Amino acid sequence: MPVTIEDLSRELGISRSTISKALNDRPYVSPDTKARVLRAARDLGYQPSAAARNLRRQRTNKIGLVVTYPIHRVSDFLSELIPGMATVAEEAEYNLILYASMVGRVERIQSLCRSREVDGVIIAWPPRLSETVALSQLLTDEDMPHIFLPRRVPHTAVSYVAANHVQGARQLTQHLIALGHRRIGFERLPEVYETDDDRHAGYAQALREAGIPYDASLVVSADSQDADYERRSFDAFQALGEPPTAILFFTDPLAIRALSHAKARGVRVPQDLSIAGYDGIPSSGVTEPALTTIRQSTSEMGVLAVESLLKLITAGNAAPQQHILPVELIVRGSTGLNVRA
Amino acid sequence: MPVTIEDLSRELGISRSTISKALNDRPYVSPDTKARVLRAARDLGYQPSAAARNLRRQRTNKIGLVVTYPIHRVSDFLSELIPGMATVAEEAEYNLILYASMVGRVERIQSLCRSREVDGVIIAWPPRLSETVALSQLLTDEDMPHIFLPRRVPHTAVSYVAANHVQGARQLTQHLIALGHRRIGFERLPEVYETDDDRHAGYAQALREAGIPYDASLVVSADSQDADYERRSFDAFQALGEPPTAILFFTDPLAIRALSHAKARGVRVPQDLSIAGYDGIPSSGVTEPALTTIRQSTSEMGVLAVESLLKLITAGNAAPQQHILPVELIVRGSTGLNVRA
DNA sequence: AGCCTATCGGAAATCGATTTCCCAATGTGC
DNA sequence: GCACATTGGGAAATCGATTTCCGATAGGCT
Repeated sequence: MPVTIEDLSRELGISRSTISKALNDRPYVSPDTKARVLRAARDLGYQPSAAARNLRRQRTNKIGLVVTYPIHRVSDFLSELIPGMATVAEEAEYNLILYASMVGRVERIQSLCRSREVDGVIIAWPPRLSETVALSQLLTDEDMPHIFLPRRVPHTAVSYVAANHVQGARQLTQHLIALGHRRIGFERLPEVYETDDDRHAGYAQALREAGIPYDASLVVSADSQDADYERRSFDAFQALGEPPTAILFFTDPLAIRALSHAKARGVRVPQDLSIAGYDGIPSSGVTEPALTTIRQSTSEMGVLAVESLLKLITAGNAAPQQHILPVELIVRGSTGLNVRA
Repeated sequence: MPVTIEDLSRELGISRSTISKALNDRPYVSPDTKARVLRAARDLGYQPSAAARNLRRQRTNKIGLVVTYPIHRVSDFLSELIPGMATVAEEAEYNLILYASMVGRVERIQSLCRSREVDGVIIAWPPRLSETVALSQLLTDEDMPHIFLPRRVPHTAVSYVAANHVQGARQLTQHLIALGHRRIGFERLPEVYETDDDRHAGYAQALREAGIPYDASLVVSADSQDADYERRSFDAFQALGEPPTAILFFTDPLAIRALSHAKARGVRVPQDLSIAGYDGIPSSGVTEPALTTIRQSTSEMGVLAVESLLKLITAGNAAPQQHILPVELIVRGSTGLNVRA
C-alpha cells in the first residue's frame, strides 16, 4: 500500500486540496507551504495513484497502438515502428498500450473507446478502405482521436500517415526502364488492397510514361498464404514466350524467395534477370546480390503518427492530419543493364 | 461522455450496486433482474470506465514491458518478442504497456511502481548482474511482481526467463570441432556482460572437452559502437602466424559483416574460413552463404515471461519463476570441413 | 406460531486524486 | 475608516465503479 495524498495530508497537517495544488503547480499556495509539501512528498516517496488521477482528470496519458492485422505478419515492421513511437510518446509523457489481437474486432475497438483506457489510438494496418472509413466514423462518434497507419484515406477528413507507394513503384520501374528493360514483370499482392493498387498504379504509370504497352501477362498476383506460390509463378514467368528481363516484387520477402529460385534454376541475377523488392527490410541488404528496393521509413511514419495524434488529443479541434511521406529508391546489385536489349 | 453505471441505474430504476453485481456475475441477483441489466447494458452500449474500475479494484490488468537498454539496439528482438507477448497477455485480459526510455532510470521504475500503473513488469535487457539484483530488491520492496528477460540471475530467488547460452556456444563450437577445426576464433561482446561470459564459457568448455588448448590470441572483443572495428579485427585474425580456420561471432550482425569483409578480401566462405553467428536473426538465413547460427526462440521466451508473470500476479505467493530455455543449432552453408586439416 | 436462514436489492462507504466553492486574512484605493 | 479585490487554505463535491452492510421478504424447520 503506497503513500496516498491522505497520508501526506495527515503527516503535514495540510488539507488534501492544498497539497494537490502545490504538487500540480497551481496558484494560491504560498511558496513556503509549497516547499514543505514538495519536500514531504519526496521524503515519503509519494507518487499519485494513476487510477485515481485518471478517473478525476478523465484522461490517461496513454495512447493505443491497435493492430488490426494478424500481428505476426507485420512483425518485421513493428521493430522499426515501435522504438520511435514509444520514445516520442514518452517525451510527451504518454505511454503506448499495445492491442495486438484486433483482427476484425470492431466491437473490441468500440469498448476500448467507451472504457476510456486510452486518450487516442493509432490504427495500424487497417483493413480495406470502406471498412477504414466506417471505423473512422465509429471512432469519431465515440470521440476518440485516431490516426491510421500506414494507409491513406483519400477524399475524407480522416487522419493518416502513409508512404507514397505510387511514387515508389514508379521510381523503381523508371530505374529498370533506364537500365534498358522493356519486359518488366510485376508480382502484386492483392490481399493488401489499396497499397497494392498504389504500387500497381505507379508501375503502370511509369510504363505509360515511357511508351511501353502494359502487358497483362507480365502481372501476376501473389498469395502470402501459399508458400509454394513463388516457385510456380517464377517458373511461369520463365515459360512465357518472351519472358521478362526484370521483375518487380510487391515486397522484399517475395523478391528474396525469387532470388533463391533463380539460383536453383541457374538464372543469374542480374545478368539474366533483374529483381527488385519493396520495403527495404533489413534482410534485403544482405542477400547475394543485395536487393534493389524502395525504402519507406517506417520509423519516421511511426513518429509522425504519434506527433499527429498528440496534436489531435491536445487541440480538440485540430485540423485532420494527413501525411504522405516520400520513399527512397535504393539501388543495389540485384538490378542491372538489360543485356538482351 | 459515455454511458455510466449511474445512467443505467436511472434508466432501469435499479440501484448501482445491483447492476454491478449483475454485470460481474456475483450472487444475490435474481435471474430476471440480471437479464434486464445485461440487456440494458448491451442496448445502451455500457462499458465500465477503466479508470474507475482500476481505482476501486486496485489493479489495472496491464503489464509493463520495461526496456532498460537503448531500445533501438534491441529492435531486432522486439519484432519477435512483442507479438507473442501481447497475444498471450490479451488472452488473459491483460494488455502490454511499453516503457521504452528506461535506460538507467531507476527512479522512473520506482515511480511506475508507486503509481500502480501496471500490475507487474517484465524487465527486458536489464543491466549487469549487480544492478539487476538491486533492481529486483527495489521491485520486491514496492510489491511489484516482476520477471527479467532474457537474463538469468543465478543464486537468487529472482524470476527470469533466459536462453542457455553456455549450451549454445558449446554446441556451436562442437559443431566446428566435428568439422575438423582446431584453430577456432571467437569474437565476444563484453558490453553485454553475463551473456558474453556465458557464450565464452561454452566456447571454452567445448575446446577443453576436445582437448584443444585455449589460445587467447584467438579471442577478441568487439565493440558495437565502433563500426570499423569489424574490418580491423578480421584483418588481425588473418595476419596471425597461424590464422583461425573458423570464427565464432557473438551475434549474427557481426558475422554478417565479417562475411562481406571475407568477400572483399578474397577469402572464400566456408572453403577458406568457416563463419558462425549467433541469435538466428532473419537476415542470417538469406546471406550467401547462409549463416550457421544458434537460434534462441525469443518469441517463446516472451510468451513464457508473460505466463510466468501472470502467475506471480495472480498467486501472490507463487514460487519464483526461473526458466532457461534450450537453444537450437542451425547448420547452414557458412561452416564447412576444415580443408587445411 | 416462532425462529432461522437464504435470497434479493438498496444505501452508503470506499478507492485516491482533482476541482470547486467558500471563508478568513490581508492589502488597496478612495 | 470603509468598500473591495486578492491571496491562502480548507471543506466538500466529484470522477465511476465495487464492495460492504443492512433491511425486507420468503421459505424451511421445530
